[in-house]
Amino acid sequence: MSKKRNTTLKELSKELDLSISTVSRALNNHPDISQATKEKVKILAKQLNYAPNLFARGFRSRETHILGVIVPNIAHLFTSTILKGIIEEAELRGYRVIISESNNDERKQVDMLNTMTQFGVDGILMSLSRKTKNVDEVLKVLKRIPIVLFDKVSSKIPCTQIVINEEEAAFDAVEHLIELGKKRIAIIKETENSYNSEKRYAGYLRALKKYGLPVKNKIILSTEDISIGNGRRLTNILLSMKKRPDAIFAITDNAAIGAIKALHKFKVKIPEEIAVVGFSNSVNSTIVSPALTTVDQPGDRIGRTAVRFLIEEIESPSTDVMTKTVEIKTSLIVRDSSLMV
Amino acid sequence: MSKKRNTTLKELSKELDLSISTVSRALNNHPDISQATKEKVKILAKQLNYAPNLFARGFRSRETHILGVIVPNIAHLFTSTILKGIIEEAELRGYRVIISESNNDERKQVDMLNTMTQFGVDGILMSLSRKTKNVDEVLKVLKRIPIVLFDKVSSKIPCTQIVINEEEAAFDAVEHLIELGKKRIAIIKETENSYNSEKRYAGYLRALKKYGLPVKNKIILSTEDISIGNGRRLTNILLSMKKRPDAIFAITDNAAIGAIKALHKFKVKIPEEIAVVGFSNSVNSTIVSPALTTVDQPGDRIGRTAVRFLIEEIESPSTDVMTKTVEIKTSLIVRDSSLMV
DNA sequence: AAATAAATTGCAAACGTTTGCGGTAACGTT
DNA sequence: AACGTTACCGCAAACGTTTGCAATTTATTT
Repeated sequence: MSKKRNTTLKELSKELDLSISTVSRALNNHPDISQATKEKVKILAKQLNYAPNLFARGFRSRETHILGVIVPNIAHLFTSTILKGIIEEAELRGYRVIISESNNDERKQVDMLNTMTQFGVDGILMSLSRKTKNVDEVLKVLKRIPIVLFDKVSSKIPCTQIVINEEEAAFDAVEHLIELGKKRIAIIKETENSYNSEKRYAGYLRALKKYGLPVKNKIILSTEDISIGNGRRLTNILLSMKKRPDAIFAITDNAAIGAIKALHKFKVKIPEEIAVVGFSNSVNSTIVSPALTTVDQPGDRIGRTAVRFLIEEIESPSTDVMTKTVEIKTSLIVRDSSLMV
Repeated sequence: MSKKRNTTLKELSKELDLSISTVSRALNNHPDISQATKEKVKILAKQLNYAPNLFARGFRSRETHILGVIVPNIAHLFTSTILKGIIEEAELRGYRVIISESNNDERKQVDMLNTMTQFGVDGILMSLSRKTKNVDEVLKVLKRIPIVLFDKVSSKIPCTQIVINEEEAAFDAVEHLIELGKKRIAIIKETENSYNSEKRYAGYLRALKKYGLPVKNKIILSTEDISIGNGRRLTNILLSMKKRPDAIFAITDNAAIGAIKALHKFKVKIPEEIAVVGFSNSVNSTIVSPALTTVDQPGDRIGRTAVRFLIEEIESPSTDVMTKTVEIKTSLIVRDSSLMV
């Protein structure tokens, strides 16, 4: 499987009786080179199937045109949708992408960060692993190359951050329930103060406040791991109360689906007795019955804008690092779980 | 954002008053170097945070330790699970991974193939885009660097191919239905003769044959695009027949879910009147009700073995290229959609 | 025609690493 | 004392590209 060598500038130059530098400049459209030679060179290059050795180039120019991406877990539809956006946008702009996982392990996260810089990536796109406590290492890397955070971000890291308008989206979702006539709206959120959970909770509170509804701590439930099972479990608790809520806002589709399963089991009518709204617009939200009202997060848009900002920072001589938050608009998708006729 | 330079061999050598080559050899544990100097060098290297410039190294040695991966669509849970396996196994073995999408576009596929080789990847992992007609370009690349195919493969390309035991899995699924007492088993498959569809169909036929059941062409349905919608549509056709089937084997979870939705609408009892079995064990299969019996495909195992075989080919001087098919075992997961008590 | 300016092109260094080969010093052997 | 061995180390070339600067040719001006 001997790797055959590619055509090089030297070979082209020998063939054309030109210097290597002239050939190089001709291919790069340097103004110093006459139109005639440019043509000649390009034609032969095409004939011989010339392709620049990217390693030699990256080696010399100290630019690799590679972006590093670190996510907690790639095997997650929302994540892979973001990655799709990242890959497509990067390729569009002549960059390639190296992807790595942190598995929600903070140590692994800084490991990856370091190997990536060692590798010479031009910049890094990262979604923080859950419970990232110590950002010192990240800051150290940030001093050397640009980083853009997305989805799971942290205000402790001064760089541009791409998120969805969590707060507003949650507000919209709850407002939608209120407009339906619901007055006792429960929320299922995360115990851990993750950025996302906090913001969504804030949106929930703001909606209640705007419409003058009381905040009942009893129906504000939290769980460590926001899964289908726990959604189910917490909903059972809600159902056991003497005064049941008339709607559930789950911070996650999975939790919402768990809620629906629980309601189903106890033959509670959805949405008449209790309406349900989720967050994510995962595939499952259309599979479950009744179909789930949820917030659509445009994953590929997130990925694309993250790439745009990163490349911007890479290519422009660059201003100082500073926190800049970019919000991607979401939209509420109303389905049967909150559709009153 | 000026990229600060890393420490180089030269700097180490100057500091230690040794030659660059000695330092290099010391770090690489060359036998020519005394234990004492090795120690000295390594200590200073650690102190100064030395990390070899991978581009310079790759440039010189013509080995990049990068694997290229091409898949039709990353935003697909099964695919991203495979990728997870690929990334993890590759990192374990000191390789990095560049991922790219073909979007089921044959032209894009060869484009990616070419940029990847130009980029200098050591090998390529690929899942073929649907309807790959012309494999000439792939063969051309195969002459230069090793390729390993997975999931969507083709016998026209002489290389190692990692697949699941499609035929056997399908056989097991249908056998399971037969053991349930079902005698008139419909199948929903793809029109296009994809490798996967063909094999699963073959398994279906073999099971019928083994148990002496007749093959009824009427209840062998095909569709171009095997989606939820089409699963629904074809099931409607099955329901309109004077002699309905008593089970449906859908080649895909999505099609099976469509089938369940259709059956639900017409109040057909699952599995008593008609049982349903899918293929993939997607998340949805547990969300839909009744929960779907399906074939579990261990995505990360596929990814991991693909990487193992590829690296094997890269690092061993290599024998000739030839077709070698490796089958990963699946297992049938029985759920309510085929659970008769 | 000479001098100057403009348009092209070539030279050579540099990027950081690996490696074949030659060199030195110390040691053991006759 | 002369030689051969061994252990350790340095020189320098090479990988393919880009680029500042010098060199050459051509065109323009006086």
